[in-house]
Amino acid sequence: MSAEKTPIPLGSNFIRAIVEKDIEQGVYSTRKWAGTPGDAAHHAAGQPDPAKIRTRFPPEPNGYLHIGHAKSIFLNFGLARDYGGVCHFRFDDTNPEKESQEYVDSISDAVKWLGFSWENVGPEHNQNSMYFASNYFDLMYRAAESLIENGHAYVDSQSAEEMRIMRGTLTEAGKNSPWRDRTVAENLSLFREMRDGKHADGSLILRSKIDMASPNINLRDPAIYRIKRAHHHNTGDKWCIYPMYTFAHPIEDALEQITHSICTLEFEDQRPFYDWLLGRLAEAGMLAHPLPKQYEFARLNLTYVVLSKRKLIDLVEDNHVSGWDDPRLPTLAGARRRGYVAEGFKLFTDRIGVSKADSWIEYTILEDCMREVLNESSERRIAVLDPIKLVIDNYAVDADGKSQTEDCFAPNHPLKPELGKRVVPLSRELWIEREDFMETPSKGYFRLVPDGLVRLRYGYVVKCTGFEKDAAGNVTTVHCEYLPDTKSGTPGSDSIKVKGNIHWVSVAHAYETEVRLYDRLFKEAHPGAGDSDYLNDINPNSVTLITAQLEPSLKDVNPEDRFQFERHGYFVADRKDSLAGKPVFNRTVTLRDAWQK
RNA sequence: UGGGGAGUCGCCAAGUUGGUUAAGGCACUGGGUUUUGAUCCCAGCAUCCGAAGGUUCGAGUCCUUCCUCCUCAGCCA
Repeated sequence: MSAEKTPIPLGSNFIRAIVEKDIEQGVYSTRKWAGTPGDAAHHAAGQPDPAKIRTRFPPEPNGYLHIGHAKSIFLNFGLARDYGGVCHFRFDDTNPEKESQEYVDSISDAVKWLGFSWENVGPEHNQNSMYFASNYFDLMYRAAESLIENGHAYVDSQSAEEMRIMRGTLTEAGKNSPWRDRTVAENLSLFREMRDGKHADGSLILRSKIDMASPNINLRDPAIYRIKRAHHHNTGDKWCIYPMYTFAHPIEDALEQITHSICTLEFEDQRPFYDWLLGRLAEAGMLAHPLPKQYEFARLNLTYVVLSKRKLIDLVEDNHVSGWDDPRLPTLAGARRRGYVAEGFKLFTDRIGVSKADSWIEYTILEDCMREVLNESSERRIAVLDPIKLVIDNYAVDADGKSQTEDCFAPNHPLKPELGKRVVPLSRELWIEREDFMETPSKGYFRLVPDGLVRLRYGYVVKCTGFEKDAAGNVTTVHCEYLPDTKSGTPGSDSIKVKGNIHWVSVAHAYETEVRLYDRLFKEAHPGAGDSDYLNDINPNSVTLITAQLEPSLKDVNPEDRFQFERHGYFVADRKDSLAGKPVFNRTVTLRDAWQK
């Protein structure tokens, strides 16, 4: 039909290429799935896996999710969705000291908020895909014994400090531990004693037995099981030994029949161990081929924010922000309160792509994505954020001197006439923006100026007749006269053409409330760049609290309702601080403004 | 200085086994529409792919050397 080249699909990246190739070659087509995680025997008794691929999103429940996690979530859940697979939502909870149910809950909330679920998923919509690494402690323990039995692991009596010294350096080989050649029987009995609580924390440790001279330090007999008497949020006090990430993660993937285990670049050096471990366990018959494979991509770096867990904790604990859900924070809880939307994050992740190159994404990309979906989805409303009074001196008053009121009609969405119009009342005294009037206009300014004409949006064209200032010289009131034939929507509305078009709210009808104007938390694109302290780069004006005058319809909205305040930006009714009939608003993001540039 | 990665337009990022004019998005610039200086629409925007050599009829894609950046020495994940 046409000779055009085939278009490159949106979101094409090296991981999708790998998945497509694997599916095409049937690499994972022989896998079986017993319906629940388990070892080789467990799955061998199951059915051919209806899921073409299995990916996983494995957060440790020791903190709040942030924008970087959103990239991983959309990647892993997106892959599963696009290729007929399942994404396992798995808590990597192998270190009880740092983890808690609070984090399990907040992480679950965030994932759900982004639009993903773990109930009734999979090709047959009957799977619950939320898992906990801690549910595999028995199997992991068995795997450790299997390693010992086959001479691939030993119990070391060295202290952590001694181990560090013996490990060597980046350029020097390490030395074998004096305990490296304990017999299988001795190792087994010692390991069982560890499990049974016969030894103090830190006194003994199980290590894999690989190569202390390996150029890859991760292969110099890495620790795989440590003694740690700590209460676990899921297993309670059942265990006093816990597996290390290095050991636990590959096994978790294998037990869950994961096909593509996708993580960030810093785990690249870990991959040889991942493959080594799974290889040994497969030899021992505990796992079956094909084994899961690990792939790495570059983690997200965003300008003007910090995403490291440590820094986020500092910001919260040192009260630089109000909490984990502070709207200025890049946490998903914060983004949600700020008014950011899940579809915006989806757009964002599609737009930034996935690769192995370290990169810094400009924060405006994220803002643009939010603008793009909010423009489409948000109804328009009118809000005056920095009010001065406009008096229409020739506007009709009743016999008692009170202003008359008339209805103006404002479309709820200019791109969607089917959403209808709403009434906004007009009267003699209005609130307008301070910046919409200039006594001596700068070049190119086309709003209200002395003797000038401007349209009151959805109302009349008015002519400025004068203004008043206070003692400090600030304009407090502008006077004008309206042109009766020019009302919007009437035949004469176009009789006079004006370029300026300003919004307004009737003083007598306005809903006065608090509005928080958020700006970026950091004033530098790369907070803490070089050796500087990132806290020094905090923007002292990241939030401005104002009292704004809003159109009356805004009084009765629900928490998390989102609107575009015309000519200002997108705002959301705060989900925490809004009371019934008394919402307060957060500015999500401003509109683009070609004039201020 | 050992190992493992990465370097394509200001910011991201496609570029199958080398094949002839280096996708796309964001940003930017110019123009149009518009009762939001918003949205939308149109046009422009890398003779060049970290650098230098080489192989080839032909290289971002192959070879050599070099440069820069990231990452690994937790009983964290």
